[in-house]
Amino acid sequence: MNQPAHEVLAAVLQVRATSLRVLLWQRAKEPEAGRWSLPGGRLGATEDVETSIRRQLAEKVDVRQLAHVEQLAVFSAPDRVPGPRVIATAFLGLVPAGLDPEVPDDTGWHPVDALPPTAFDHGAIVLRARDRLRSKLSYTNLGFALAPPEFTVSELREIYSAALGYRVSATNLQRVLSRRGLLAPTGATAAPGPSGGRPAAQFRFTDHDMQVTDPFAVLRPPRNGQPDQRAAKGRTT
Amino acid sequence: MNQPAHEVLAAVLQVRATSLRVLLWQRAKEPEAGRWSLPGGRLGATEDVETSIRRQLAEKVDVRQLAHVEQLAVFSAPDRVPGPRVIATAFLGLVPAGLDPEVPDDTGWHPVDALPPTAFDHGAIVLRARDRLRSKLSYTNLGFALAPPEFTVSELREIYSAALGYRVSATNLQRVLSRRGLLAPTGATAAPGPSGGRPAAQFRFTDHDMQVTDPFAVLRPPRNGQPDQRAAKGRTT
DNA sequence: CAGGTTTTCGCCTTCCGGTTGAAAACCTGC
DNA sequence: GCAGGTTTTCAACCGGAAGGCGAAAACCTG
Repeated sequence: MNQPAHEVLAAVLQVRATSLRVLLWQRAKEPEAGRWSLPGGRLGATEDVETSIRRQLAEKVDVRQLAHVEQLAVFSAPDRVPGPRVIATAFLGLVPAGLDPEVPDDTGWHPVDALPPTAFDHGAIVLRARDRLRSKLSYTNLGFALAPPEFTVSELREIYSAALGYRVSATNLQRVLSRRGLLAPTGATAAPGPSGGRPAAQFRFTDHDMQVTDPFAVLRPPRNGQPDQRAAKGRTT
Repeated sequence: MNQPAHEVLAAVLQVRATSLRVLLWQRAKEPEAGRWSLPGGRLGATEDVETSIRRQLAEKVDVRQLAHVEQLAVFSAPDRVPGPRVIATAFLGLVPAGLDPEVPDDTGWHPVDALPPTAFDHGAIVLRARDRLRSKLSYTNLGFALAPPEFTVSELREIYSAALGYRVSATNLQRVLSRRGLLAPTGATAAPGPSGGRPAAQFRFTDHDMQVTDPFAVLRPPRNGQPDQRAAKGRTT
């Protein structure tokens, strides 16, 4: 029985120049010559998919600048690429704003909302990655992976706005993140812009190990062990 | 180059007898004879992973009773099964409470919090499925896939309690779901229990197409199109 | 110093989820 | 039929979270 080949692909996202962008490289050869595709490649014989994608990304971008990598989905349509079948495990990668990794000549950052012609199903993968990021920004602390080590509230606001696709309030953003205990002032202040203005305080994310926290549960467990259901037999009070 | 084989597996969850359970079958032959494993099998040459898992599940359980199927994750450790390498795409499947599908003799429902000895990495997959379900119950309307077509608030409370692993308040559950516009009374009432009590009103989930709605965003877009940043002057970037 | 700009902060309002208690609607036993 | 028990439902309250607004703070340049 002939087994399908397996590849790993990553949609590496970063906020740069006020827009959310994805790392793509331009294909020089057929198939799909000239079109843009995601970094990745064949899965090695002794590595799992996560190890593989990190190894392959290292060829395009400094892995140490990847603040977050997570599985996105499997793309397995039998005809998703011409020729012999290839199944792809897609990843979402995040690079903090401000960093500008060295990339090969054929590689560049493209706005996810205005993609160039993409190869195969890579365009769909990018959109899935974008949607996943937008969802998770709301109910996790994934924002740390998009932000530089230190930032002002205004900078963070721009990052969130670019990633979410709508303007968010700086006031609100600061309050929400502070209340969750994610934001800590460093004490330093940023220099005001050329047109003046009050110097902004610098912040950093508290979570030093930079783990994604659990999403916020909406239906929480009751405070007192025993909720509702007053009719529990043998009321011992 | 020898390619790894690819299999699909599903953790099919259902609330039955007040506990969250998963569908497992007992292996008759080596390897791992006697241990319990997830339904699934090799990916066919002309099907994508979702088609494949639905086909393979049909052998164990009536697919029409599966209210929800979604990709969970790829498990790809090189040695996750003995012998030639096999990569697994795992799925989460949900069966509404109350249904009792026909299953083969070697197959049964086991509490996810007290699993029997499991084969390979299937135990870990079940736990991942459980965690995914618990997360999504909070911030999506995934609950519809666990509930029968009609139900009382008490019944729904039991389902949520079993799935989440802690008791939830019926009052609260009803209000939260109602406020999101997910609950609609059918007008009918259920017969009271043997010990009497007020007859409970029947409800159903409104979402007839049974789609998982977007998660509840926390950082919402501003109400009036133009938020904060009153000083947004000629920013040319 | 006046006027412009940007950040920060406090206050207010709204909304949501959690809690509680009481009322409603049924049962059984006397 | 009525008393007492059981279950569901609902209204009211509370605290906390998030959005909106404007004033104050802190800087710039002319």
